Amino acid sequence: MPELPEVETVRRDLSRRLLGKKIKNLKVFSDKTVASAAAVFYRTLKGQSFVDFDRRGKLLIITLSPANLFLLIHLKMTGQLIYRSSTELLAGGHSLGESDVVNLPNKHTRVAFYFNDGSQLFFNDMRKFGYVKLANREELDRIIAAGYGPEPLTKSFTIDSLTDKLRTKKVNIKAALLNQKNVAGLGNIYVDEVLFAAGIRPQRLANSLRAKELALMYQVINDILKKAISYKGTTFRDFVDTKGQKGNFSKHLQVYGRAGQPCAICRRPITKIKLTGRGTHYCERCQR
DNA sequence: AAGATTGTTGCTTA
DNA sequence: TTAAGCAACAATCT
Repeated sequence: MPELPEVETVRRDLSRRLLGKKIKNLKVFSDKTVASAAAVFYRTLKGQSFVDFDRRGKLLIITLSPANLFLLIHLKMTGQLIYRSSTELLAGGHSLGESDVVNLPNKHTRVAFYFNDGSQLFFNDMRKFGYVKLANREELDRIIAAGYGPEPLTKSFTIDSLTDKLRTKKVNIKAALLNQKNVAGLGNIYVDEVLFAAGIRPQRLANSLRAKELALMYQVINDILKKAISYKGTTFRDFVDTKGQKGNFSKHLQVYGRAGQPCAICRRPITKIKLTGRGTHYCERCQR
């Protein structure tokens, strides 16, 4: 599941490989994936260049020039952005590591971009939850204001901002951290990891956390996200970077996907329950 | 073969 | 008016 570290990994990859490239052509395979009519999408994007790559929570924001528009990309659960340079294409894909993304476009390709220098970018999404849509500055600002709280690893995210958001909330802390308006970018995997590292039970009500717990939780949110980015994210099922490579943080997960396996601290088996409709992993002994 | 998988939206309920 | 809860979506795997 692409969460903040995975989307940041993709953002950095794209920025390194696609900066300044001009769209020569594109193809929409799934109308549902692009919010506007495919014809409008095509007309608007053709001839535009990618001049900046930004991210807000799990939302990827590409600045288009000269249109002064933005391409918003959300990977949701199974979205992937796979890049092919012209030299890789000439090599027939044999130099590429992961196998099932060698032949592109494939049946999961929803949008393909073809650039002036011969390179290509594919938006693949098995489950069609993700989207690629156009927005102007006003629409982008509205989307961010309505849905995204403080951004971890930036100045907007502080102990005070986190405390402010959580102190009145009568939902469990897991649901509160999943809510993008309280803190942007955490999903099911990192919320479980954060709560384990902070020693807090996912069932605890958000408004019951003490100042000390909030401070520790704030610290581990930053630490875990930073570390996960340095490992190019977590691949649990589908996530790959723009070269089709899996993320390496998976081996560092302490609780997510480890039900029944021994806790790294006390060796008791990790518990798995359903909370707010989501699979939730924690240690009965180490998390209070 | 039913149930689990999850990010987000939008509807319903309190 | 606001917050909380939850179904719905999509396609695949176990």
